Amino acid sequence: MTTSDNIPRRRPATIVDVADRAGVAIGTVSRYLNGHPIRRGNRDQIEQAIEVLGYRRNAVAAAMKTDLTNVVGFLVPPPSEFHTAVLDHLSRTMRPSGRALLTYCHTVDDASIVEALDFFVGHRVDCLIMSGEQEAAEPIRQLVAGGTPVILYDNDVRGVPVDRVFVENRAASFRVVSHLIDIGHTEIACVTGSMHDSAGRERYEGYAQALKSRGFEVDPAYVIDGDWKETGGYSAMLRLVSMDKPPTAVFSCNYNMTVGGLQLLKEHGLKIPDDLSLASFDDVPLFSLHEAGITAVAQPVAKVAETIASIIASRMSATGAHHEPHNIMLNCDIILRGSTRRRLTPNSIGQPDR
Amino acid sequence: MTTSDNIPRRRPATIVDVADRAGVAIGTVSRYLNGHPIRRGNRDQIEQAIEVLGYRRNAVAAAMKTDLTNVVGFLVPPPSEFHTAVLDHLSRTMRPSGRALLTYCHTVDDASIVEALDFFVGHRVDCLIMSGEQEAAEPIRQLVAGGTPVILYDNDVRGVPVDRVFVENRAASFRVVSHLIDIGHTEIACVTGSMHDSAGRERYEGYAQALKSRGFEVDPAYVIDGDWKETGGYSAMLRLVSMDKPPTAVFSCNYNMTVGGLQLLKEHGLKIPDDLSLASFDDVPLFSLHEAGITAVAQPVAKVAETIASIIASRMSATGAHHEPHNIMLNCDIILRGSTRRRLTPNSIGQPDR
DNA sequence: TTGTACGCGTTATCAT
DNA sequence: ATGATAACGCGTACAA
Repeated sequence: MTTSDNIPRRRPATIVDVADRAGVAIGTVSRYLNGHPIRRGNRDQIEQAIEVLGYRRNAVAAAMKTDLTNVVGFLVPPPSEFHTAVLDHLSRTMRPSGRALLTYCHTVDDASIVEALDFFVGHRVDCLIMSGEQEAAEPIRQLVAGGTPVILYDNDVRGVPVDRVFVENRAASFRVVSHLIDIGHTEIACVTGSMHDSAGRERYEGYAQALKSRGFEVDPAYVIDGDWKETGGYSAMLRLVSMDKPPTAVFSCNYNMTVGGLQLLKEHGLKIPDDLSLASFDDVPLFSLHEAGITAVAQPVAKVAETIASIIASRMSATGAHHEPHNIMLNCDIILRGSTRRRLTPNSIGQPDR
Repeated sequence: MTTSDNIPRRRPATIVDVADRAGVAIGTVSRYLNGHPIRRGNRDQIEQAIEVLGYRRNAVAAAMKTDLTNVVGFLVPPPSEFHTAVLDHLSRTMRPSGRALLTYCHTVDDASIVEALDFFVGHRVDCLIMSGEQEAAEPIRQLVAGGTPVILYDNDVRGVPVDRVFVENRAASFRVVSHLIDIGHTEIACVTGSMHDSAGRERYEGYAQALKSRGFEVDPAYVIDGDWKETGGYSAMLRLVSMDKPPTAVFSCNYNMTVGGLQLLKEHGLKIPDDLSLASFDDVPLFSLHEAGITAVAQPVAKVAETIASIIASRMSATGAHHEPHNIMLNCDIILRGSTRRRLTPNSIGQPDR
């Protein structure tokens, strides 16, 4: 029975081993590792020792001293095209900075969010990126008070002193619904996200404002909550097409609900844009390949990620740490495709288009 | 100038603070935190102290003692539907275990992979999940030798003693191409992923075997490397439709390339399945909503994630640590949709379908 | 059951 | 520029 018995991982070389082998003090090695000037001869010895020993700096131990982990927390809500895309861009964008994302998924319940926040606090992440949830306001406040910068994107939380990176939900929705009006639609429905979320409210408000600004009323029957989900979009669309007077156009407030809506339309043999015009928040490559092409609001995902990354860089620097909160609003593109078409005159419905 | 001047983060309460306030020794608090039996009165004191002080166990310091970070490394290749989906499922699946994913993105060059591996070693991840790259064989070997379990998915690396979770690339490709043959196609092209990757080779081999098993030769002109990328799929499809004798069916080896191919077909006004049958590796919701529906091989993403998670759980347990490598191969579903249709007889090409 | 004291690997503060 | 040494917060033998 040797000494290495049931030692799960071979003990990696430490800075002490390197110092011993190089014949210098550990302080010297530490300084070398952190880029301080080192006498030529010592430097060579150290580099050689590191090479031979296969030494790698222990980031955990370093973090304990410096209170810097180089780990950024990323709290992910239930799956969605947008959040996944942001995660993807973020981890790429942050790579050069030597930081990485610690990804944690929460479910909808707020107990799960508190648990996630505790996890991040415990792991001493340098800062935290999350899509807001109003219920999390108090835990977030505590996090910030404890010195952890928080960056909110996608969805806002009122009354917390944090950085914010959002897109112009209201204005973009206004523009795309205005487009529907421009091409003759007046019976325009809205499949909304949760009104509980700022993004859900704002996209609805853009829709409502577009109608009102053109002198139309919002018909409550045309506003259906799809709860951001594919199933919600599906049943919302079912209700819409089953109405005595179905809308001639639909604005769907996110990708998932649009997919659900398209699903129902397909099952019912309804054609876009012949039977219905459709516009969606969120754009994906396949929307351009859809038979007609789906008109969509493209969120600037890459720009969101870059902005977040640069805020992090700023907060991690000595000068930017106490800067007042950033409050950034990014523009969206409206991509017009074939799914939105000039409304047929009422008495031409059901007849060929030309 | 107060003492709190330029102290970036308020010092969080430590186990010592808790012990002091509760009037017990730190050992007692530590034992309480780790679920050992504690005398009733002390327990109450401790819980109260924790509550008042807002104490959170410092996972960094704990990791230093236990050599357990509860952080799992996840090395992500350039963007792809599949990898993103795995990441998504993984982080969800792992949540109950109290572990989270540290996500790091590499670019294609292998220097970037070494750098990533160093990063994970430095951060002392409990284990590492990655899609293999043959170039990374030696660094991976060192990682494993150092005691860090590695789990490969999607793409294999020969000659490394690690756990493997793959899908039946060859068999699934064989089945879907056999389907194309069954419905009368003989001029079947393959837009392949990189032959440098095991997944790329295996999918191609499934294609080739299907042809051979039915007595057909593989026509090299019909095999085009799309390098996994959308642009690759686009130009591959361009070459195919430009041929004197274009194929009547195409098997596209991943999602990105299928999107590129569809893009080109749309631009050229070519219709599926009238002008071409198409089958794709990787399935996404929108494939079912495509005009015709895209026949696809659905990888069991959730199953992959669950399997990986359970292997991790096993490796982290005392008994499973020295278990011999897992080698798991998961089944795919072939989803038949409208994009694959019985081949028209040669002399009916270009004429109306009925 | 509880208290004490040491060590994990690194950085930072001293002198030198 | 370098060497010695004290922390950082926690877990855990060991003694009580």
